[in-house]
Amino acid sequence: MANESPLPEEDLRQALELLFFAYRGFTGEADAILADFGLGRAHHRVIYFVKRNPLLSVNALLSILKITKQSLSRVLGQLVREGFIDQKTDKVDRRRRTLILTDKGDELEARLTACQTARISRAFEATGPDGVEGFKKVLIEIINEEDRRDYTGGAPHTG
Amino acid sequence: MANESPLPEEDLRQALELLFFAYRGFTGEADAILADFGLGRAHHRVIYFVKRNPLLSVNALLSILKITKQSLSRVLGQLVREGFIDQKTDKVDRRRRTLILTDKGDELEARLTACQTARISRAFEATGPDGVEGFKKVLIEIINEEDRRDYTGGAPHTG
DNA sequence: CAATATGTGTCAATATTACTGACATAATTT
DNA sequence: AAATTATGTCAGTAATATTGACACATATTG
Repeated sequence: MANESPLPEEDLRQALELLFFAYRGFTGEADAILADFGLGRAHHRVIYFVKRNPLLSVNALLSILKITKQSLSRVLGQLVREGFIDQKTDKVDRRRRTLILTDKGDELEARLTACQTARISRAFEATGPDGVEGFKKVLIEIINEEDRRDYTGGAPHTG
Repeated sequence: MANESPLPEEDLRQALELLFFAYRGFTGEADAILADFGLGRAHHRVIYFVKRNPLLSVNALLSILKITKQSLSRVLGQLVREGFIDQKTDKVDRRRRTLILTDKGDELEARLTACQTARISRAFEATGPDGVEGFKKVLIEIINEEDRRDYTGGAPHTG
């Protein structure tokens, strides 16, 4: 009767904690940069997904972020006013506003992403390719099915 | 000159997105349960770490959560008033209040953790033990050094 | 013992991110 | 023409967090 060590529940609890601390850690540095611009994490998410999905519509962005349009409005409005994002009327459907980063927005995005990917990169190097595969596989399984489409695992959004 | 595929940056961006969607997914279900009790994610964090570190002091909890004591006060106060957490004066240092879950608190914690660990457990099973090792290793590397002490990777807090 | 430091709690004011509900406008589709 | 879609905006509210100030009890140090 060999006792499993550690117990499954202990293992799973450790995984919960890993996610909590890792998420907090990897958002912290970017938050500090954003604060210098008077922006918060919500702005980062918008900038990030607009970078990833150029010419994204407002609705498509809402469906990725899963927030209300009133919440997005404040954040997106500020980013447009302050010149991080350009909003243009879509050519084929003139109700739509397509979103794209300005040069200024692109620069900020690059800086924010650089600091986060540096952290991930160090972790990947310390772990090795097999571990990285496991990391990705587990996270993909954790993600809600509906969200897997939004995860840009190879295929960017079409609009 | 074989081209790496996918490019490192693309790989790293995918990892950022995985963390974002996974974190959002795995907090969502617990948030829904908490809402039934008029509680939020902040209450969950307190309940969770008190469960993990029985007889934790308020200061120790603050240093794990890295929030201000004014923020904790509202959350912890509510949990004590509503009977989820017991606060007792420490025997050796009577300035300290030690925190411990009541039966009611323990029951809620079990329910919240069960729904989160179920998700993780499914992901672990779908991935297999080697992948799980990689998952853990990468996350540990992502975590700030200061936070690694708070991650209960085997050793619970002592006070 | 007196002074200082520590642990906790609380008051007040503010910020960020989010929510619901209601309504307006423009453009597209039926 | 009517209905639907995409977007925007106004008003009110909530949860989570912040900073700063202060009070009090207890412990430690000189």
